[in-house]
Amino acid sequence: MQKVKKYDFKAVEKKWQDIWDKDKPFAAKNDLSKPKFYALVEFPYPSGQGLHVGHPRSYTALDIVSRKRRFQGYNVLYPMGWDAFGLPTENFAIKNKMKPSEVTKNNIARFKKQLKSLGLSFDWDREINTTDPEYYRWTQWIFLQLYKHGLAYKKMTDVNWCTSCKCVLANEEVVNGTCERCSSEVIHKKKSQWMLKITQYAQRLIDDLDLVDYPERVKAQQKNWIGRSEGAQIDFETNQQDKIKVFTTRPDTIFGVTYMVISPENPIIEKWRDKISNMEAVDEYIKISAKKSELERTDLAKEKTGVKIDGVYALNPFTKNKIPIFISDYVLMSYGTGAIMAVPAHDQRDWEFANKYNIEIREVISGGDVKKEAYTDCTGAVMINSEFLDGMSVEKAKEEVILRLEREKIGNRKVNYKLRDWIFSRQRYWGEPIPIIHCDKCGYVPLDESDLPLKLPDTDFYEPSADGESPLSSMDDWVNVKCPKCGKDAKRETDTMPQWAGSSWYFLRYLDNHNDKCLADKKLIDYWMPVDWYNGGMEHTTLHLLYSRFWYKFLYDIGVVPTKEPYSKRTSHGLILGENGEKMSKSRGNVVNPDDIVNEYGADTLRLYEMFIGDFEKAAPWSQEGIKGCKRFLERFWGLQGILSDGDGIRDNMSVIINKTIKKVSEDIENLKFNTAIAAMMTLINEIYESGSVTRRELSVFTIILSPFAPHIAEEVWQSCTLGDGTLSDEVWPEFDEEKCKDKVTQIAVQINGRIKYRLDVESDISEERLWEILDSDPEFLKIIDGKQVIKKIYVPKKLVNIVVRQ
RNA sequence: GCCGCUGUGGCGGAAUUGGCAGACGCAUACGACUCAAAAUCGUACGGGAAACCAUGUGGGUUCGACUCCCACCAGCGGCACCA
Repeated sequence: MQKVKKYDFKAVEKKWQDIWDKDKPFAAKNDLSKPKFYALVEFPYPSGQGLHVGHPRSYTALDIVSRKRRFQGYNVLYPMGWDAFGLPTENFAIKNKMKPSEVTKNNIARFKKQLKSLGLSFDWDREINTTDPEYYRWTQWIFLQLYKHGLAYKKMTDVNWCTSCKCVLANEEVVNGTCERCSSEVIHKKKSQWMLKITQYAQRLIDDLDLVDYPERVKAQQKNWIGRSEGAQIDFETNQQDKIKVFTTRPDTIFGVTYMVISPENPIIEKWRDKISNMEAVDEYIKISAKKSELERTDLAKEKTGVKIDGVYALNPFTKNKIPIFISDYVLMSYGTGAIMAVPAHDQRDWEFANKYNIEIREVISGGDVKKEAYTDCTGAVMINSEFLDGMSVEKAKEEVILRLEREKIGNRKVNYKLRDWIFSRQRYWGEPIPIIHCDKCGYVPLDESDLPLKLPDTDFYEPSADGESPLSSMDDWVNVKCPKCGKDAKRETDTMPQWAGSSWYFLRYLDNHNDKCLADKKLIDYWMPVDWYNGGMEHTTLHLLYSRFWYKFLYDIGVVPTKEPYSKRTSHGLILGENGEKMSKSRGNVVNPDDIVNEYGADTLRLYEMFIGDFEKAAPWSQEGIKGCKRFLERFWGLQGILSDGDGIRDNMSVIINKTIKKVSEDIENLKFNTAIAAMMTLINEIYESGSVTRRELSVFTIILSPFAPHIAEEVWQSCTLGDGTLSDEVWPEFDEEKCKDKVTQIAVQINGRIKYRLDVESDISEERLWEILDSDPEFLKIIDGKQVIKKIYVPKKLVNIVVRQ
């Protein structure tokens, strides 16, 4: 037994972090002949709070995968950077009277120091920063390409306006009628905004989910958000010699239409102004709904309101019956056509509205009781009161109506999506300037690509203005320019891009982060893309993940990238909660600072604990006690140096457990089951101590498979015991032998009618015949079945026997 | 309302294809070491004296169900007047 010096984790971790900094063993090589592996984690927003214990859960997981891949001979790219534009930094800067650029610089320095203290194997030479002009030059370049391809356009539109941030929000940023960032009230405002046509990619964003390996819940959530529905668009003529277009998923119910509803924002009302005899009441209603907040308008519990429009009516396209028209805010201008055909007999909302306003309820599908409630679930039911549809099933009737509509040119088959175009401008300072010039004569003129980057002007006055204009608009020197086309006086666009712009393509810049000719060299893109494994949070499913898939598809269409999808595999980590099981937050006072843990227990213990804490994909509460178990395990691993024997090779009695552990750890890492991989290594160490010693070869295998989880201690043990000829990173991942994973003796459970009576040790490779022979001469077995009639005998190899008896 | 997920000891969590429920760790108790404590090591640890009972509840399929089916209950996440 040798005496072992104390495990001084601080010295060990400092030593190896310095070596890694100097020698850069984790640098990805642009050697295109080697098999590549691109591991990606969502780059952090460098906030003022510093790193959260949630960050290392994701980073450590892919660090483990990356380190394992390097042992397996892959050229691994595992990069890190900063998603640094955005409101929190700007707000912090305002509060503390600093410049956002300064705040960003400080925060990045702090984050970087914290990340380095965790021993993550990032290739720091490829670090990127979305606020660096050399980076956002290419964000602007992509915007210009979108503009040139008609996918970026400016439009007067109804926008979500955060009253506190004094800024426009995308639909994705509005949560329950409030601002995702600050939870303040969101109101509607008409504003001219830059928009990106993500809707043009709606179908491809759904279809191509088939090409990628994402968790089902992520795919489902994206599909849900895009919200595809199939139906028909139908024209209803009015007595004003015009038409109301409606979208419906139930064209089969067209004979049941007894009224129509148009949204208060629908511009057709203006056209009818002179013909509407109760225009005052209508105007009043429009005024009231415009004042309502998003929250009030979408409150499902409230009773539906509306006003009948007198003097204008529509005609059923088939029966030519007159149909009254209402205006009501339960119809949204932003979905479909802003008008609906109402079928109270077969739609619950219409049913409620019809009852309130005494409108006829005409049943066209038999099977329900439309006096009591709307009959909506009509699968297989039969049409009635519907002329040429009578007697058909609902499914058949849908098809038939669409064919008829198309033949008579009064409608057509139509697919609608809930997804809206992406509102892309923000009235704030700390973002990428939009590289467009407004010229009275030439309209919107894009900046020449050679003039990029369009730098964000340095200023001390960047607070949002009360009138809702971007702070940039007051900077005359910057705003006033000559039109690149005609040379006359013109103005720059003063809105900036949203926080999500820089992150929509960042994974491409890592491939070639200093390139000043293009966003990245084509050869490198072709080699490294797609990302092999991308881990991130569920909260980005309908934001960053969707946006970046959209941009990437566009870049595919213009020949910049070689594949349809950016990420071949996506996984999602669960949140780390506070000790009380609630989400960690300052206000709840349950925040754990990773620095404190690194200080008290070391980075290796923190890494190990974060991986051991529970199912990687599920939320797990932090436990200050639980972390001790991981520390103890590492201490025991360190202690193995004290029982290192002179023998070499793997001892016979250790062969099975070692092969099993290699297998378990290898497979579990691939399946995100880090917790059970660690449990297997704990079992191994228990068995080693039980055996009294460890051989050099056994320790070297153990050290290699532990090293992705706890790299510092592994390097140190490797070096101080000289476990191999070279350094740990020269080693290859150990193979396991499937044959050697099998125990020589197996315990067979003996069951009677499915209940265990006793257990029997036999050789693992025993034949079924031999087993029954043993049992038939086993007094214990005979005693149990004595006097009972054996009906059936079941044998499950290496597991159990079950005897079915009648009493 | 729609979509997705979860429910196992005091706690975090294990359990290949339907085949020995509770691996591994934490906490706890007792013991060893120590003048003592901490650390460390050892033993026990779902309930029950036992037969047995136990994986949210109630049914079902099966020789056998944490696992499959049906109906509930509870909780979490997303969407939501989407026509």
